[in-house]
Amino acid sequence: MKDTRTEIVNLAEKLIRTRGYNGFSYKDISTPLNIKNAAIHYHFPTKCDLGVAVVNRNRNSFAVAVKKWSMESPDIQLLRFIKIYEDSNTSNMVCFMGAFGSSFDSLPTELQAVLTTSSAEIRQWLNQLLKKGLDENVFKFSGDIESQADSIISSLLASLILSKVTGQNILTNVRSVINRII
Amino acid sequence: MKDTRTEIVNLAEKLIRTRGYNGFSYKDISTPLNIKNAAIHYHFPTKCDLGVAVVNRNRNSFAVAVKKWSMESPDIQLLRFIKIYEDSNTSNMVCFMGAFGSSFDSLPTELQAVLTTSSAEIRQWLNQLLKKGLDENVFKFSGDIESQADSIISSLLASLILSKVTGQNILTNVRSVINRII
DNA sequence: GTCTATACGCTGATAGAC
DNA sequence: GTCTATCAGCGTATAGAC
Repeated sequence: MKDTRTEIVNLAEKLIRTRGYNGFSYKDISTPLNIKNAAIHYHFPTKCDLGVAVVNRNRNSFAVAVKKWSMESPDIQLLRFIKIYEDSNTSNMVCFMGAFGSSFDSLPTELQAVLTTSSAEIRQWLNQLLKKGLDENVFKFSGDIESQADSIISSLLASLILSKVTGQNILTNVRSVINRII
Repeated sequence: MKDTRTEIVNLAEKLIRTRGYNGFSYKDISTPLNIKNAAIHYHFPTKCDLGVAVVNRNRNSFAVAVKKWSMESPDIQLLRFIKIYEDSNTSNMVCFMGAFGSSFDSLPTELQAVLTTSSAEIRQWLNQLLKKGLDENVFKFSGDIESQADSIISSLLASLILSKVTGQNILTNVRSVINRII
């Protein structure tokens, strides 16, 4: 028996990552969970608070995972990172950055801020990983690290979106990007 | 003096590509244009019709542009394609595919269908361009054409979204993807 | 073509009982 | 914590006058 708060965030995340932040309402959460809208407002006073909670849980999960991987080889870590997106693809969801990002200008300032912070954290981690991989001769690529990192993140983020639009699995092509550097 | 219909589509496109399909209302169009909501409904009976009009105008513009470029060298055509996204970035907009795609499950079926068709058209054009470039020894890359095409589209689409979230110009990194094949 | 007027369900949100 | 009750405003959409 999970607690209500967690179930709300679970469903909110799923809704956000399939329908977008502006594409769901409190009813879409309260009805399936057999609770009332007021119960959601008890846990999350505003919709913005709920959105921030979804982002922060992702930030925390990522931080925990990354720490757990930290002793592994850079190429293994990179594959684990990609695995996150593969799992998202399997469950027909885009990543939370893509979900929020494409309607960025419509979001509350507080939500925008936490998204910007989160993107910086992910990019910083990948930058450091690529640098480590280069130093250890596990990765091989020319050009600067930042471009390579953004290229990888872009491929992953966009593949999830394009998989929805095209109806095909686009993520498989990311492998070719990775194979070029490993 | 432009006609109202065109001005409606212009503003709708801008709103969709900054706030998402579910992030704007008729009021966001009628107020700036100094018309009433009913006037919008005269031109576009439903919001879905308006969304479809935006997509179809993009499809048409693309088809016209591509035809105009058709006699040019593949590398020039590729740079012109990228220029479209650079212009989007300058005006702080994501591409229409990214804008609609990340909230795909919330869209009316008709809108989903035209988006899927549009994505197929763009991918097909780029596939043919890459093939032509390979044959003419203008492009050099290993791996299959489809993966390379999707990789380019992904980089462009995601760069626009990440530019919004990070507050930085991510699109510059696409150059490194292109430089690898030209 | 554009207007006024109107419909009406839904939206996020609050107050107060239990 | 969750409920009932209630809210004002907004959402898309329609009918009919001009």
